[in-house]
Amino acid sequence: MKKYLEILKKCPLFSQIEDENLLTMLKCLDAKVEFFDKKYTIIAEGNPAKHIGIMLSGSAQITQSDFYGNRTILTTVEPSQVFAEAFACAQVQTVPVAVTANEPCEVMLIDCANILHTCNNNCSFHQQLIFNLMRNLAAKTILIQQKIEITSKRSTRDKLMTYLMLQSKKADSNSFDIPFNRQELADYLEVDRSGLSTEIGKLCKEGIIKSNRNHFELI
Amino acid sequence: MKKYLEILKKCPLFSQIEDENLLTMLKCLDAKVEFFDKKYTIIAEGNPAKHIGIMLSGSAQITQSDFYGNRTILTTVEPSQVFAEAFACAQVQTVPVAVTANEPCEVMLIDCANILHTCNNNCSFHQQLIFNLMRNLAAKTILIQQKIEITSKRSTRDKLMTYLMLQSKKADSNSFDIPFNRQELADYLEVDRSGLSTEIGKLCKEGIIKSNRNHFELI
DNA sequence: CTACCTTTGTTGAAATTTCAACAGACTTTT
DNA sequence: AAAAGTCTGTTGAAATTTCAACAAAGGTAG
Repeated sequence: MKKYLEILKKCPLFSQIEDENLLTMLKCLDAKVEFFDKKYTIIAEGNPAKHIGIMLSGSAQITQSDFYGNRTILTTVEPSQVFAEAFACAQVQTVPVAVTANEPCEVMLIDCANILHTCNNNCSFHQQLIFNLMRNLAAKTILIQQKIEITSKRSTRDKLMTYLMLQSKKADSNSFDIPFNRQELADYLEVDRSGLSTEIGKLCKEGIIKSNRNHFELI
Repeated sequence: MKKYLEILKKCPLFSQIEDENLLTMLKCLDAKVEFFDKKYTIIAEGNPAKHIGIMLSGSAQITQSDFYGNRTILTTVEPSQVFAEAFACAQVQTVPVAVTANEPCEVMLIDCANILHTCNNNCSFHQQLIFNLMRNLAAKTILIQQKIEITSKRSTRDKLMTYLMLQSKKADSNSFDIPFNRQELADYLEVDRSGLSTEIGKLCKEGIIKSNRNHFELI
């Protein structure tokens, strides 16, 4: 576990917990590390939720697919980020999303019950852990609402611009990369890929943005 | 406070907490009750989030509006339900939503800091309260994802049918009322009102649903 | 370096959604 | 009970989005 310490220290779940306590706690929580190759399923749709995931390396996407194969990308998961915590906390019996590796990944899995029920050892930092989990859940809720802010726009152009402005703000720069290719961006924005490409072309011609593949610049 | 006991007992925030403890706790939490008339703003967009709300009577809507006046309804709030907890827990400085009374309301407001920081009295049920809050947050996250499941459908018809099927499931009956009028339903589904009316008309003619104002029946 | 595969941009036609405007039904107020 | 206001369904035109198909560009594997 020691080699993951730097990543884990950045994980919001473990903020305010000292290094040595962290390692003890991981043992106490029975944390496991698993590997997934690109495109492999980390959590499958339809299964019960038991584990909270923490991305150690690589990245993944959380997607929702319907009957017709339309899918929407809910979020991407980057190293140090927590995922599936809402389903695990709420003890959902049928997870409505799939988590898929975007590239080769290392993932830490922790049984949620071990977090919620304070352990026999009654470790003091367990309280802090629960507290952190709550903050993280709250933040996640807000992040999802941000997606609604974007996709509730009625036109492809408005959705795209809203998304790009939020990304620019996040990167704190007019020039930034996005974690999606075209099809993925279309799935995130809930629009047609070709229409999205067309709209990007128009915005470039109008001199509002510059774009090259997944690099964008607001002007 | 005593007159609200029946409503509060149904509130997920207070599950597993006995009546007498509940009343003590509300005092300890410095819970306040406020009244709002129809259309009044309970929480205004852009303000910092401090309080968690609990609906005691009446109902409210949580909405997000953009620059052009397009709005989307995130959820409705019914008696015993908690609202604004995500923003309060995450200590958001600028709430991106507005909470508006749908009819005359009584609302309980509790400073979130009083919940998160266990009190001086160190009451045992405070731990349970925090635990409940977390479960509630998790459930809320899932509820918001359900809205995404609905609105990510590409056509008005699919959005409407997905919504109606979820409502039917929730009501555990083919015949049910929805908490929206036409304009509100359109705002929730993120579609045009007239187009929605047209689509409802078609579905009725095709014998797939029956509809009268806010009452629906799936066939 | 070539062949193959994936991603991106483009296009036109078809389908859908939005918009604006209005009439009738329903509610609320006076 | 009338008047005023709100909500709902309809309509046609305009705008937009989706769909399917293809070519060009970029990447990968042998």
